[in-house]
Amino acid sequence: MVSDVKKGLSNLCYGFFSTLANPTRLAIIEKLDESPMNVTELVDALGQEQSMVSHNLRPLVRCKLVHVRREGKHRIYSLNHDTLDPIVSSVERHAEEYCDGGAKCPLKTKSEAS
Amino acid sequence: MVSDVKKGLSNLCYGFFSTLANPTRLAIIEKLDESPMNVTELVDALGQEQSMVSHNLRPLVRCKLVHVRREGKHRIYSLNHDTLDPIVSSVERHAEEYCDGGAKCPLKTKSEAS
DNA sequence: TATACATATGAAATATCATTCATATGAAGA
DNA sequence: TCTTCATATGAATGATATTTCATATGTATA
Repeated sequence: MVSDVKKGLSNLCYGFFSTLANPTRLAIIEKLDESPMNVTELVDALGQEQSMVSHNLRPLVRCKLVHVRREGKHRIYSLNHDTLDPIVSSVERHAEEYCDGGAKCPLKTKSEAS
Repeated sequence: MVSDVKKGLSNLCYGFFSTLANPTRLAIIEKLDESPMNVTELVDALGQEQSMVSHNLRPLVRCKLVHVRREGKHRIYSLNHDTLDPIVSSVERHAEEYCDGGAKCPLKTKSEAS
């Protein structure tokens, strides 16, 4: 018999990884890694539609990968470094060790399908 | 200007997380976490079609999240614990700390949409 | 080399997700 | 309260990914 913790693992991870498995959301994360920003700043920084940014922020917040606070008219989004930093490091280490630093990675985002 | 390492981050992560963002593949990972197995054993353990298991093993191997070795007629698949253990731990910790252990997680797999 | 078992692959059908466009909500100040 | 700026939301479209089914490849052994 599988423990409840174990049983739920797949589910937990599914939501988590699905949220991260998207180029727009990863771009948002990269920007927020530099500093907290409001939606308009993200729109400018990414050159994306406002509604697209908002739509993609939602799952990030829902999964608590990104935090929000209100400041007047603005909503300031900021990264959950606590969770994301170690995970990103793990992925980088994996790429170094197993994927030639990513050079050989066959899964590319549209933007870099060079 | 963003460094090349940084620049490639999104891409790296995209392939990585896409590979993990799938219920079937996560189920495979859970099984392989117990012990290495061949395809037939996975098929039995998961109650899935053989071709489905094979199709889903491919991206896992391509991303080096799972290793294969041949043994006679069989192919033995095994987990890359090196990479996956710390990442799974991070996700668990995140769930504990931010998502009430996953109880409140709104993203569910079909199989657990209770 | 014929057969059986193990696994992989291609293409079509389906399901799921992302993006866009139009519009709604909310907050602040004149 | 009217207007403007900031952000969110819904519904439709378009794009991708997953699953299935049929079949191919590979390996061992009689």
